[in-house]
Amino acid sequence: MNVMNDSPRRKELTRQAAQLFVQEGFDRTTVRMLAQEMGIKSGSLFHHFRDKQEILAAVIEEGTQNALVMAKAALEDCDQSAEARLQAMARAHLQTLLTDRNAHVVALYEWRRLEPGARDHLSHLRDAYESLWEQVIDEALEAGLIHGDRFLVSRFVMGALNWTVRWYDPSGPRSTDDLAHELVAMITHRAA
Amino acid sequence: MNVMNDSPRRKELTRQAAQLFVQEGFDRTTVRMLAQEMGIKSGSLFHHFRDKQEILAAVIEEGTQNALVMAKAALEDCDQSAEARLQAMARAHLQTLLTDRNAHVVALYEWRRLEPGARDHLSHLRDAYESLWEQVIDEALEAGLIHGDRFLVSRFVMGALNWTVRWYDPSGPRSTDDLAHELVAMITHRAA
DNA sequence: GGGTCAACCAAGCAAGCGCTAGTGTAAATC
DNA sequence: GATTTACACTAGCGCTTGCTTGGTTGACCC
Repeated sequence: MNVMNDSPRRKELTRQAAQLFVQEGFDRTTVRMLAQEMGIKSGSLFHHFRDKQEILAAVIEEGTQNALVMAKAALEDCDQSAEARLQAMARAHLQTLLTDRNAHVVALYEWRRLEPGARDHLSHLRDAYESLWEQVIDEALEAGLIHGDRFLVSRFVMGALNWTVRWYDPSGPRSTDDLAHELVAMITHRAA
Repeated sequence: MNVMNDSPRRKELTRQAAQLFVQEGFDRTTVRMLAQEMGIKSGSLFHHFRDKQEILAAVIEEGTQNALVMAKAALEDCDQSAEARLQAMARAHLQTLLTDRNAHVVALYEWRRLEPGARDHLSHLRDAYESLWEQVIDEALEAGLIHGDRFLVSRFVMGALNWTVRWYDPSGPRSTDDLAHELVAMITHRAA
């Protein structure tokens, strides 16, 4: 029970943990499995993390933080039209879902395994990300690009995007850009 | 290790198991917790189910079967227009997500905990349900009601609908009919 | 060249896990 | 009235779990 910093070593261990959590699920991943994957013994693991819970929290935090950073960058880099911003958000979301796939799958599937304390902290991060989305959806509504209830539309869009982790095959014929384009086309009433 | 029938007793036990699986997750739900919830001792549980796995499979089968039945009924009862059929499917999906909420949440979150044998069997059920969707999406495409890639559109729609289990509040102001209506409006290019 | 410190290890504890074996019992069946 | 069946019980086996303890190692610092 020594440190809880974010050393590069810890970052790397977190990345490896994420992969195991995806493969096996959080509860089925034992500290011994984690240690073996990391090339250390199970006891040594608790030098880097207070307990197993903290590893889960670290994985999810890493993924969510990256998503937030990428989304902000995408919005700054793109054209200011409502459609371009909508597309940029969708593209960024799908890209981060791909590059940090393990962390995001864990966040989606194992969120409820978080203890209340960690959940509170990470909720704020997630809310920050989702409010970015609602903002862009608002702009699209005001621009008349899409219609409907702001709350429902943003939930439907998030659902469609997050569901992709269950079926999207990066080695298949469709790029994440294709998906983003098609999704925006579907809700903005233009031909694909 | 006696029977694996589908007696009413077993149905009731399955329903109770579903609730615990949602609350705690499959792996964290112990056979002792299940037994207590059912009002019996842990040993007695194995008179009704071969093992813990079989309880999970029973929960998921129950939910998926109901979804299939409800979807078929909805399609038979509704108007034959592409839009009406699309709406009927969305409404049926949301209703079954609500009435069999526990079973569906388990199916969504714990699918990967199924052993290969059970997974194979249940995959067929799920495929049958999804092919209903693709059929209705096809009709909507042919009718010019929606545009885009058949595969992508059906995945996006399923994602938007399934995601509702994470945020939909049945005691809130919106009915499942509202949701179905809004979703269809969103993708068919009409005002809500 | 003694002190510091992050990183790791070996060994194991207490608790909890899924599941089994063997038995009791009341109702249904012959 | 004997037998079977369905359902429940008690007791516990063999194993795994998350985590702790006490100690070692090697790189860096002054």
